[in-house]
Amino acid sequence: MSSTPSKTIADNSDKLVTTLERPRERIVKSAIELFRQHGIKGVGVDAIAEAAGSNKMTLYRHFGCKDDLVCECLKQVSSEKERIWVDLEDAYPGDPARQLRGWVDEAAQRIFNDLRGCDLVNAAVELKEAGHPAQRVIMDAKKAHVQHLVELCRRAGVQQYEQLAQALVLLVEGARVCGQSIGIEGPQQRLKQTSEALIDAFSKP
Amino acid sequence: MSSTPSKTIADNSDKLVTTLERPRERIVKSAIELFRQHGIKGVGVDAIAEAAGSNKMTLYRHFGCKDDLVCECLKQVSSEKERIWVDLEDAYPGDPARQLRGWVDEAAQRIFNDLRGCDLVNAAVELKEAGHPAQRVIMDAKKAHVQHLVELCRRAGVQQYEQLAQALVLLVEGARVCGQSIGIEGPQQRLKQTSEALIDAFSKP
DNA sequence: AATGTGTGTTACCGGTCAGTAACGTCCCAA
DNA sequence: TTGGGACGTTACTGACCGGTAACACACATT
Repeated sequence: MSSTPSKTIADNSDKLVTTLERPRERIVKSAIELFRQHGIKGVGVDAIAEAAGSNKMTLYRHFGCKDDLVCECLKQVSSEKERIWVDLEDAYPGDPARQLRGWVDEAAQRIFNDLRGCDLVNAAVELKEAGHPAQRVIMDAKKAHVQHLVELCRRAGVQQYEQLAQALVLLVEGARVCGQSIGIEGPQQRLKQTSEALIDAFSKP
Repeated sequence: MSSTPSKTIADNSDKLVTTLERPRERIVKSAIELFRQHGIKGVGVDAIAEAAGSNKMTLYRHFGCKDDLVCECLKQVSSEKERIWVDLEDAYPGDPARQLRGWVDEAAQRIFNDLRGCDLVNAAVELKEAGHPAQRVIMDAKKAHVQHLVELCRRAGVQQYEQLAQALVLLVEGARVCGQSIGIEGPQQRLKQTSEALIDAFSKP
């Protein structure tokens, strides 16, 4: 396309991703980003391949069909989300009560920095055709995340740990979705305040 | 298509809607139902017109483009949702505290009877292209609904009525979206319990 | 030098979709 | 009876999309 000063490293100045990674990783990364911007049904495989500095054939050599690519993206998003548990342990080692507060902080932070909501929930909304392979990926990931939070609440010494964890999940998911539909000035402004009051109420007795 | 026993009333045994209404109303009703089932981008105008027992030309005579039809559907969905306020006043006249509990009950009821989530939120997730006309419809409707709940909390004698209303919105929206992504056995099971505890906590002092 | 793997390029297929044109039909009102 | 407005039918366009075929190229290993 343009001049190629280096021989083996292709020109990628106009692409979203670095060519240092292999096409497969670049395709997944580009797909995640484009799905975030335009929704899954709003992006074609051609656009994904081009954004990745690759092409449709290579995409289809790695992923049998678009749905497989979607599943792979969701799995990657999910595993990135799961990193928060080790990050919290690193930030507040051996202090699960503080980690719980940290989880809320992190969620609130993300919600205010990005009003596009949760990738998994957005995919679930879009892919509601019965039996879509992504649905299992989404459900498994969400259940695992909830279970991790339940466990954290238990380790934090909360007696009704399951109730608290599920209530916090409702607040956070609700805040994300309010940011998406109402915009920046919505009820999600109260997320931190309400969550911390809830944690206090469950931690006291 | 089949035999026509009546002359002026067309055969509609295989259609979703009665022919007693005019095509415009039938199209909107069918579109709302199909959008609920398959998402907005997952339904073509041909399918909508056919489900309404009409045709694409008539659809385009009433709605200039698909986006206009989408906006009309969302407005109708929104105005149907707003009916809850008069229903609550009818059910518990002059008792805003009881109406507030009724609002939670109604929300929980709907969430467990239908896991497809809120039409407005689902549309916001799908239509994230900048400047889509539906976005304003969604935002206005959601803001109005929140404002009504804030007012109800105030009339119920809650001192921090805005905080309570916004917290309840987070819980309800979160429950809806959890039902959609996780399925029937999710944190939304705790919606009523958590909401009522929250109402109690805000009502006591 | 030969080979095989991964990748890029071009072209194509069948299907679907939003939107339009032209014409025909029915019914109601004047 | 005669319009006229609302509605139905068919056919079409241009664009896009998911997916495939065939061929060419680069590079690393042997």
